[in-house]
Amino acid sequence: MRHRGHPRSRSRHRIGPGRWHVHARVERFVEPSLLLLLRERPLHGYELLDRLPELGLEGRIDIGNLYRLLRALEEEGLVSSEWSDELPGPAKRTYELTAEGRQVLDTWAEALRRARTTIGTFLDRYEERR
Amino acid sequence: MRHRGHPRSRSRHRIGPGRWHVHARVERFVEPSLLLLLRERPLHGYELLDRLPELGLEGRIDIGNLYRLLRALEEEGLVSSEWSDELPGPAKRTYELTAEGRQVLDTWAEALRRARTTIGTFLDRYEERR
DNA sequence: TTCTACATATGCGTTTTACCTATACTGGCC
DNA sequence: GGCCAGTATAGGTAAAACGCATATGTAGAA
Repeated sequence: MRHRGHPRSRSRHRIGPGRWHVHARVERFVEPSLLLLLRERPLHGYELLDRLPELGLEGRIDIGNLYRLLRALEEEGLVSSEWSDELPGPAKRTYELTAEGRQVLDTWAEALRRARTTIGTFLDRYEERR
Repeated sequence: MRHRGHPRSRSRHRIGPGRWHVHARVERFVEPSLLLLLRERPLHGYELLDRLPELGLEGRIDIGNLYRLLRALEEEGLVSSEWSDELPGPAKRTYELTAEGRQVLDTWAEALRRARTTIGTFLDRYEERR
C-alpha cells in the first residue's frame, strides 16, 4: 500500500476552525490555455508547462495530466505533433495547432466571456447588500 | 439494463463536423449561489431551484444534486434546516445561512474575483493577435 | 381516476483531476 | 566509464463533481 497525502477536496477544504480554502476554478481551463499558447507558435510539452503560469495557472498543472490532455487533443484533431529529433537534449514531441483547434479556441473564448459575465452577475448581487 | 443517453463529455462535445460545444463552467458554482440566495432570506430546496437561474445557472442544475449539496452544506455547518409542517402542500425543509456559511460565502466571492481576473488575462491575450 | 406540479431523496456511471510511479535519454562531473 | 540531475513523455489509481434515472409522497386540476 502506497502512502498518499490525506484525502481532501480539490476545490474546498478546511484550513482551520471556521476557515476554508475555496478555489473557483474554470473547468478544463488548461485546455484552452494550451490552444492559446500553441496559436502563437508550436511548442513541446515541457515548454507548455513552463508557459502555463503566464495565463494564471500557478502551480496547479500536473505534468502527467498535461501529456494526457495533449494526447487527447491530438486524438480529437485539435493539435498535431511530431518528434523533433534534431533538437539538442532528449527527443521532444512538438505540438502544433490545427485549423480545427483554432476553431475550438474561438469557441472557448466565447464560452469564457459568458463565464466572466456569470461571475460578474454573482459578484454584483453579492456586493449589493453586504 | 437501463437505457442511458449516449455518453458524452459534460464540458465539450462535438455537435457536427468541426463544430464543438464548450462550457466554461466554474467548479462548484452552485454552492456559492445557494449561499448567496440564502443570505437574502431562508428558502427551501425547490425555491432555490427556481431562483438559481437568476444567477446565470440556466437549465443546468440537477434537482437531485441540489438536495445532495444542501445536505452536504448542512453537514459542514454552512446552512441549517428544519421541516416546515405548517405550510400547505408537501412537507418542505427550509434552509438558513449560518454565520460560518456567511464566512465561506465571503471566501467564495474573493475566489470568484480572482477567477474573473484569470479569465480576463486569457481573453486579453486571445484578443491581442486574433 | 389520471395527470401534472410540487417537494425531497438515493443510486449509478462517466468525466475530470490530483497524486504517484515508471521509463528513457542527455549532459556534466568525477 | 559510472553517477546523477534535469529534461521529456507516459500510465495507474482514487477521489470528487455531476448528469441521468428512479423512488416516494402531497395536492389540486381535468
